[in-house]
Amino acid sequence: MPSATAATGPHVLRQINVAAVLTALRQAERAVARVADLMTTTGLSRPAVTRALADLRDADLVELVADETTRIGRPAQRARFRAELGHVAGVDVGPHKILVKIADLAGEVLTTHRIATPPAATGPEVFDLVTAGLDQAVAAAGLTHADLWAVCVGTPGIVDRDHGEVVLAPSIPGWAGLPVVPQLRDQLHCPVLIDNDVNLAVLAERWRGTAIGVESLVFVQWGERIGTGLIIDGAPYRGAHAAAGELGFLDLGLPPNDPTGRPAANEGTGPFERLVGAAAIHELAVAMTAGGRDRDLHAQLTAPGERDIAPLFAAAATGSPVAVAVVDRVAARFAQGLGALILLMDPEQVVIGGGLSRAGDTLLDPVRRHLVGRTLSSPTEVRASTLGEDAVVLGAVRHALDSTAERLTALA
Amino acid sequence: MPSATAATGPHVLRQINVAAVLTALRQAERAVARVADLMTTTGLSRPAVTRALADLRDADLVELVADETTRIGRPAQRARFRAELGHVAGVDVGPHKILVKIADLAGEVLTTHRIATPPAATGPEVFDLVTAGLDQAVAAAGLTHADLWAVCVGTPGIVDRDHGEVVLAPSIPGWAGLPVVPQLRDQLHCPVLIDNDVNLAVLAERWRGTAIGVESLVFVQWGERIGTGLIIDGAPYRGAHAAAGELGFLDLGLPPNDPTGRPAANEGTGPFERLVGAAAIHELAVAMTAGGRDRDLHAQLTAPGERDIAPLFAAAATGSPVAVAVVDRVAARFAQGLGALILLMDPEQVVIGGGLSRAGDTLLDPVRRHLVGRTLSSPTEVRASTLGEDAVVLGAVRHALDSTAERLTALA
DNA sequence: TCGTTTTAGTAACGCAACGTGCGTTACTAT
DNA sequence: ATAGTAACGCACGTTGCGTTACTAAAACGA
Repeated sequence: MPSATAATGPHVLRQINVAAVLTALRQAERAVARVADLMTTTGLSRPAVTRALADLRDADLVELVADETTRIGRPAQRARFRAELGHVAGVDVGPHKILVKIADLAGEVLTTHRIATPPAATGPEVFDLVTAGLDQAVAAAGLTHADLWAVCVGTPGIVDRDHGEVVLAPSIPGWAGLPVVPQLRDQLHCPVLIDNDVNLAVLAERWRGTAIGVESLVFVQWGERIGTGLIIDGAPYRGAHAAAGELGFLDLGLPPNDPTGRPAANEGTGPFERLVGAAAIHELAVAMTAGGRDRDLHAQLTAPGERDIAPLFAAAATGSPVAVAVVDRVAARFAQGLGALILLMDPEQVVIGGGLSRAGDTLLDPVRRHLVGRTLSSPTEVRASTLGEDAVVLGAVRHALDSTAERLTALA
Repeated sequence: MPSATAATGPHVLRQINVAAVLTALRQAERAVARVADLMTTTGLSRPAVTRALADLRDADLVELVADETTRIGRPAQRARFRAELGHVAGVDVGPHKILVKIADLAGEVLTTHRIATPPAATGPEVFDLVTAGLDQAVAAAGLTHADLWAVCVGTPGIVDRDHGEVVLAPSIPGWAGLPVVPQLRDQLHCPVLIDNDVNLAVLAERWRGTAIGVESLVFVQWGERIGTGLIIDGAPYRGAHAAAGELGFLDLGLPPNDPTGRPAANEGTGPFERLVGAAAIHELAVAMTAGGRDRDLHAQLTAPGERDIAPLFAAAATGSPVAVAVVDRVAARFAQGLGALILLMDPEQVVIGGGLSRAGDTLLDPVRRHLVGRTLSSPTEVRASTLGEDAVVLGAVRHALDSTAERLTALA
């Protein structure tokens, strides 16, 4: 096998230039461009661009459309990338829901399908819901399985991307060890990818979120669990053992500030999650509002069957002193962990996602304040995710799209 | 400017293939290869390889040597990369010494020059020592300034690589703000690079140290100061603000376990350095050996003018209970910070350098023990650096070599 | 000593892809 | 109707690759 890649003939030039023209075309406005535009963006001559476009047209990747813009001179033919030639699916398998999105090769989302997972659904049941969701989403888009070029599944837990299954998934019983990728591949007959949900969410934030084009980025999922996805120098980084960014397991050696000797919420949680996860925040809020210090909020937080902490942030937003104090303590704890992450990674930007990000600046402003002095250089920007629950499934779509690049160049 | 890189003519093929042949030749054993060898490694035909070699010979990058291996058939001519065509210099500007190494384009070190920095030398004086060291090293190699293709300077502190100067260097007074790169470039008339010392050391460990070829790597400099250099997916990562891996400033929120309310040793040190830096270890050892618990060691540590902690590890190696206890507490503290780094970065391997690495397994075995349970997956390998004080200067050589790649391809 | 074998180098040919230059086409404006 | 403009497309020359055929140089064996 050649160690240094060499060009073994003029056909290599064609490959390079066809790929260059296709890339330029896909990056153009609405994936439509005139020959003259492609000449300038690629630096190629007119015959070269025309030849490349002819190849792409033969492969059905490109079609010619008339130019409507009435200007002077002979109207230009415009080449359009046929994004409808193939489609990809992104799937977010969460503990409570399954989200499926179908997009074309331009990344345009055609359909979205949402399935609420029944409580205590087992792994095989979840898998059946995934396939059902895919079927319905594909059908709703007017497509068949054969139109899918790639599918990417995002799931919590630790993922074995080589074997295509989940190694550890505490939040979905029986999901770990299921051969998700092989089974899906057999059903769909297309490449199937699997990745950790947070690793995909960070891709989405860089693609269509609040960190577009950022070169080094940290996405922190802040909810019951705490995890992070990393993008370093433009590429996702998962670590040597697919365990990079496990902020939830950071042990700051902090004394548990609340008096109740709280047991580990459930198996497999880490120290930092037990300190500032949603459950810990709820407990802290209940404890700090007890004794009549804030009867209203205490009542809301301890209502039967109620574990939601939204009332806490609502109260803090209106200035309730106790709620503000709770939020401030939560922010201080969180900033200690996030500060360590920023100190070691030095990202260009941090995006906070997950349930806690709904609190917005009510929570993030104190976090930013407590970060001051913890990071070395100029303050790193901390933003709330704007993608909401779509982050993971959009990242899955993006990852699936990326995987189709080689199939595209192979066609032409 | 072209957004997608295209091939604008057959000459691009030549460029590709000349570069491929040169790369294959440089990667070959002793940078010597027969045409047949290059054919197999590049996948090119014999005439193509011959043409590429002719170009390289015209550019004086390659010469032909006779084949000594007596085998049947017509003896092959062998192409040899003329590593002596150019040279690079690496410089390590430390607080106590300046190291200069001159190497040829194959990375073979020709000369090494060492200058002890006078105590309290100012920035300009240090700069003069650097130029003097470069002059002498170049002369000792039988070269002139014109033979230098690139120079890389490694220095502690935070480095502004764009402006080519040090922003913050607490250990060398007056060194920060000096226009090191512009001045050196004017004197030497060649590209001059500057980088943080630890960022360079990690390059050396991957090149000629104990982590050859490792794709994701953390190098921890453990001495008076504590800093890290990161390699992620094969490329050095410095962070968005050139502040990645600042482990020394990690604040674990640990209570200062020693009774003495120790003041900050000097300006600009971080919490973790104040906890397990060499000075902190010395103080801890003095405190824990006091009160007659280990008179011999206490006397060695408190000898007039003595701040060295080597006796501590010597005593621990021979099994002195108090010394072992001190080392164990140091290791526990250090493992907490290193564990955080491993948890967040998930590197393939960790290399410990700096003065403390001289303690070897006496210190690292306890560190490994205390790391168990702090990292999520299988235990990450922790090794002591084998490069000693050469790590930074070797990394500077490697970085300078890397920067010559484009000049090489431009020549051919 | 000389032919045979084996491997290396080189020249000639055909093919493919590039850029350049120029004629052609199609539409607008006067 | 005619001039002007902008895009299209073909012919040409150049370059570089692979293939093929031939020559050159050394070791081995008769």
